[in-house]
Amino acid sequence: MKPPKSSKNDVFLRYKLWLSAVSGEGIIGEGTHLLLRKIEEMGSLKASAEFLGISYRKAWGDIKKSEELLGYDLTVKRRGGLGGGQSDLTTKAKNLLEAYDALHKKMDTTIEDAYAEFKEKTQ
Amino acid sequence: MKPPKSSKNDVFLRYKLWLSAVSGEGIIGEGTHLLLRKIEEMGSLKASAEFLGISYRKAWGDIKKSEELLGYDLTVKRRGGLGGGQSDLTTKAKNLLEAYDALHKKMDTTIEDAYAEFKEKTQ
DNA sequence: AGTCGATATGTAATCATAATCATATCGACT
DNA sequence: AGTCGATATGATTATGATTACATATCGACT
Repeated sequence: MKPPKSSKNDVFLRYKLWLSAVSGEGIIGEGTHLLLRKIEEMGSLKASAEFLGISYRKAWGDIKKSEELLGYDLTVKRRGGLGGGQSDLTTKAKNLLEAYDALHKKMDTTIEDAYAEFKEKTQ
Repeated sequence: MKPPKSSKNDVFLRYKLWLSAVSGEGIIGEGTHLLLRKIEEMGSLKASAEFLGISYRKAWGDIKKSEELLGYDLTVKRRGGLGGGQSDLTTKAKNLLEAYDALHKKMDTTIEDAYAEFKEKTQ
């Protein structure tokens, strides 16, 4: 075996949480969550995608897929006019994000609480 | 928007949990976890990879990477001899899997407990 | 009526990941 | 000594995801 790239103490726990359809398809994960939050803040899909460093094409496709799988809209989109157009969140989207955040917080707490025990068990 | 592929009630929560290095590289996730458990059960990396439907090449590479990042061995490998060779888990690997399972269980409980509330919030 | 910039969406190119292929090594057992 | 089957590992190919490119649409404001 080659020499270790890092000490075992550099190990930590990470997780991803997402909303899924029965089909197994992911509906909303961390990426779309951040994207929606930025849309809420900036009022623009394009600006949000740029901020997050992903292509507009992907950002747009992600949201479209989410909306199709959920069966309701997450964003209100307007094109043309002032500034070329805008995107904003629907109330349902805001509720969803809030619920997602709350759950995330609980999961974070669970992991934090268990981390010391985990490290001890694995030395 | 096209008609929904599924009702909103078909939505549920999923998560992934993994051990990570500070670099962000994943050390052990669900895949390697299952692989190691199968090795423990079957005594063979090849058989485990086949059982899980992944290539031996990938399975071998995954374990090698895990071991390099952790800085210690997860498996004891023997080649040649009876049956061509065998792989077994080290004690450290067993401890790690046990800790991983315990944490998983806690996360499962957290999600289950929060699920009803989540659905209610999102209707 | 024309401009501007974001939304909308198809298609082609690129990149990362995994599978496939190919080959070597090892050692208990015949 | 030769066989067999798993471990070991490089090289190539295939697959899927993401980006890049290209182009159309829309509408408030000049």
